[in-house]
Amino acid sequence: MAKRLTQQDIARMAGVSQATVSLVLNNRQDGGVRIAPETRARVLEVIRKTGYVANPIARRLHDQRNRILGVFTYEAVFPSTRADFYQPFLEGIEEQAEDAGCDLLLFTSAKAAGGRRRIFSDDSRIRLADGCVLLGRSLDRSDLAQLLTEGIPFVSIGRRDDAGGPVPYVGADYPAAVRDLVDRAVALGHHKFAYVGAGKGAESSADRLRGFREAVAAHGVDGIHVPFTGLDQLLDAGVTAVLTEEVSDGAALVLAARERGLSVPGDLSVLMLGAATRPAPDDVDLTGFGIPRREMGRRAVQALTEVLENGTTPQELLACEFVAGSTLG
Amino acid sequence: MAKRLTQQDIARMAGVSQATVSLVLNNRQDGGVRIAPETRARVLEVIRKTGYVANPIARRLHDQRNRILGVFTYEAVFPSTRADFYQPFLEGIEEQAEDAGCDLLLFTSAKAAGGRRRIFSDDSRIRLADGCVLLGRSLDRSDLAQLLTEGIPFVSIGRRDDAGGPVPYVGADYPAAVRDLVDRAVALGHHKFAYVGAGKGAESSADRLRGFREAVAAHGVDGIHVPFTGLDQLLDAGVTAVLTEEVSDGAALVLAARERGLSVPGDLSVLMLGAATRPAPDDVDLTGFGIPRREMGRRAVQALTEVLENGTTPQELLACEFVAGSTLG
DNA sequence: TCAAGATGCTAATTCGAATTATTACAGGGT
DNA sequence: ACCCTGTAATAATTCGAATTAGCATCTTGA
Repeated sequence: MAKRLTQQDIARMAGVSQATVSLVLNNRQDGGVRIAPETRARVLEVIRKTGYVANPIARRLHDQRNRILGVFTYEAVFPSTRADFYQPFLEGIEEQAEDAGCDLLLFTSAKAAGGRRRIFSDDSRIRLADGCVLLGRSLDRSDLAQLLTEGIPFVSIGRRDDAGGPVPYVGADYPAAVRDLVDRAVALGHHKFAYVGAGKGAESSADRLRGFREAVAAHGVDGIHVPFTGLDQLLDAGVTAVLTEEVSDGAALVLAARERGLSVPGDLSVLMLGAATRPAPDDVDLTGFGIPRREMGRRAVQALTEVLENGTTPQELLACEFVAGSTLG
Repeated sequence: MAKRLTQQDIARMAGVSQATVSLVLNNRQDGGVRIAPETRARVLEVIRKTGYVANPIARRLHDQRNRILGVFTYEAVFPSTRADFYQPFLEGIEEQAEDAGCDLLLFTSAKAAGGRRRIFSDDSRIRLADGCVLLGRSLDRSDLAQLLTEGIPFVSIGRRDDAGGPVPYVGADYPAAVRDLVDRAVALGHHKFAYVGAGKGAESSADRLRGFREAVAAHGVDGIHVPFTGLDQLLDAGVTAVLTEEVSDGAALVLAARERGLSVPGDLSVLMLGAATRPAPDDVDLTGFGIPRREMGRRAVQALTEVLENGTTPQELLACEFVAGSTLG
């Protein structure tokens, strides 16, 4: 196991001091630093011949920053299920990290006794990175609070309620996206709406329901909220347009309606609100909106960079894009 | 901008010296080192409250062991293409890293001028990790050689030829898998074979072709090698069983034959050899073998652990599993 | 009571590179 | 001879944690 060369070794070979090697290596000319051309050449020649490369570890120790960004997820980031919901976020994160010249540290070691990963466990390694991006439908409130109080630089993907202070995030503007869908449906004559989904728990859920309530109120139309799909219930209530949090719920609803001999969107319009935590059949061409997941990943890393540089608390919502589909009429 | 805590800070808070903090942190008991239980408890309490974690950079500078494993890929690890070939390897890597209590460092920062990532660039960060898993169809020979000469612990996923020395790897036993397929075909009466694919370049390619040559020689049957698919050419030569490196090539061949009115496997048997760098139609139920990708990922991390602990050079081939399919008869 | 042995902790050094402060030496002017 | 000014290089320090040698203090046993 050949030991790695150090600047001291290079210095010896070139007959100069370690400091000189460092100065040559970094091509320093400023602030009263001068190296004679022939000395510089001699050092460079030794470096070339030996193939010496500065040890990045020692370098980072001095520079106080290691250009490592952490990525924390409560689940495995390389999921076994195909077409995973979180994948595009990670693509965006990786892309932007590459642009920023940073490496990504996946906190695979963070698992608590229960099996689920925790940010703060006995041996939390969260501080290994300069900062951290958090990914997950819902984040542990106490974890968030601890991150804030400990002043650990981080950015959440997805809007988060305050947790003992404002949480830096890059989210999707669900209220606006849902309002847009309702607007479109109202313009087509719908006036009896239903929202299918939890509508609470995770912020992403609550935001959608809030957008729904605001929209129906603004238009003065009727809007009910049911946590679970029930086609009969919806039809009995005279609903003509259904918005489902979950894509798979929307697809199931369409299939159920058609099985019943109903036409979609003729008799019933179905709109999906972008959430896809479960795989959905891809033969149903749902109208609704898509979440700019890749872009959110990119922006999160950019926001983290800002946090690191300026100590700010960025909060940003990105617009969702309308998906035309064929289930609105 | 909250400064990162140091052992010195912890020491101050606990009213002890930096050395004591280090000793407590590493739970040292040996060699005349003793810390009073109450002192230990006091230090641990401060550590717990502050969430202090040793700076990996500084730690790494001194000894070797960060519990950070690097993953180097020449492409992005979160690919946008669906049904990606590399995903299962990464699942296995993550799984095993989690078991081993290690974090994964993705070398996203490594990009050379050309755009393709390089292990050794101006400022190589490969040594940030304790060791590294390399993933890719073919690896740069000079990169491998440099890894060896610099004594950087690593394991390649996929067998690699010597590069100035034996390369540690966890690969798939392609020769055996191909021989097995030929054996089965010979048992069914085939005696005129064709191998479709490069058969050279990457080791994985060469290994398959080698297995093919050995098998046909052993059985005394006829075997030709053509780099690209040409149904006419194969039929003219009287071939009854075709082995294709690429899954998609095999699928294309089956479709082409059927279009021609031929029966598969009645008139022609088609066997695929596990390589899937391009998406393949999934409506063709090919016979052949599958690569134990997830397992290879797991084993690679285990092998890397062995390298780190014993300085060995593990070389291991895992068996591929037969995929029955319906294109052999 | 005093040496021998435990016990509990700390000062000082190390790792490799970057940086600051400082020294050494030339030549020019007075 | 003396001071001054450039020029060229080095000594010394820094980063944060690990480690070793060693210094106090406290027990024992004879």
